[in-house]
Amino acid sequence: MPDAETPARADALRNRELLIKVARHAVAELGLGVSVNEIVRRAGLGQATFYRRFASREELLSAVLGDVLDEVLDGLRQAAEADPAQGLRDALRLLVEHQARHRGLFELLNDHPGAAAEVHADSQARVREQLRRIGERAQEAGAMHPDARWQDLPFLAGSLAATSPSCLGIDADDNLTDRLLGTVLAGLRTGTARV
Amino acid sequence: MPDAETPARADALRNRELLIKVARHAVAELGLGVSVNEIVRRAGLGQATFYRRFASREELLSAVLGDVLDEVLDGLRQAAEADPAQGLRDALRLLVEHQARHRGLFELLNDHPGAAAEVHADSQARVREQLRRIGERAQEAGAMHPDARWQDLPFLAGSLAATSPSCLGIDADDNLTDRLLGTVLAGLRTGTARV
DNA sequence: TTGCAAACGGAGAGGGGTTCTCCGTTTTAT
DNA sequence: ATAAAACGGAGAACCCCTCTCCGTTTGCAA
Repeated sequence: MPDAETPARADALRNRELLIKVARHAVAELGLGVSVNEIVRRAGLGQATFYRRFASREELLSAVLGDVLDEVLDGLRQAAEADPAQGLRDALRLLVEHQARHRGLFELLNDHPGAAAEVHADSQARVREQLRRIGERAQEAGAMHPDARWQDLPFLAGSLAATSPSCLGIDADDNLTDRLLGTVLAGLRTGTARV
Repeated sequence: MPDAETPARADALRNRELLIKVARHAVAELGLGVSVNEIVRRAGLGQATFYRRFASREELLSAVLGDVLDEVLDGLRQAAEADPAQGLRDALRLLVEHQARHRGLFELLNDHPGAAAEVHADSQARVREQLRRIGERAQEAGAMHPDARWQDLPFLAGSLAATSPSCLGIDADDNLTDRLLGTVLAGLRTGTARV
């Protein structure tokens, strides 16, 4: 446990940064369930070092997820300023790609078991807020049918992201996500078909 | 291990059926990772009884998944005979609903870690075969744009199913899956938007 | 009714994993 | 040089898993 008064030692600071960097990749790859063991193994450090820098596993996860959420939020804010049709495209694509590349983010945004929903609830609320703006602008511009709901956008993005990691099966198809995204965008513009 | 010659005892048969029935529900709820422990606990039996009826955990899982796949296959065959537009609808809805209600099936069809892809590979191939037929018929009838691919249908279904279990978050929304399905069907008819 | 094979449940072996701590050693910075 | 702080590895204490052993109970046929 670091003494709040004395200035931290150089190696301590270095290792803290290293752990955050490594954890970012590990959470992206393995999800929120990643173990401290795995993180310190990748960092080439001991477990005790981890617990000297962070109070718990959750504290580090929270830090990592905060960073990623901020990144997403920045992108969405830009999409909300852009041309409405393009902004909708960009927003969906951003959400899909980030979630497809970052399993931890996917698990957090889709309430997977093991993800504490209240972690960064504020940032998650801001994500929804931006999506509402993006959806409403797209509807006004005719890029999204009035019947479609902005509330469904995160679900659609999560849906598409869910398939990305599992493309291994039938064919190694790089454009799968692009095609599915195109299909969904077309559906959003046209409006839902009666089922 | 049962003696192949002597007729099985009534209680042994009863317990075998019970284990299969309970496992079906457990796999639907908890996925392929469900433990023998959990199954026998739900069945009110001992673990030894389980291993006297089945050679391994995998043997029971395989039996359960075979049944579910057969069910799906039956439904798809019907959809492949119906009106092409309706058949596409029915097929997607069937796949989504079955996967949404049966986590084990979802994990198998979407190559989740822990799912042996080769389990019932024959049935899985037949599923794809029916989907090809359904997709091609829909395209001929104009219910699916020529640019859309039948190969993407299982991914779309898996995508939508993936969100269903996690509707807890924003609002308890019973029609979410219906709406997303409608959006996807509209997109399939219209053809993919450039991304 | 009785006898015995078969089925039974629970305990536990043996494996894996996890989070987090203790302690003897090394590094840093004065 | 010295002392405080950081270090790594071992391990405590817990959880869960698959699968087996063994003493007891049950079903069935003579």
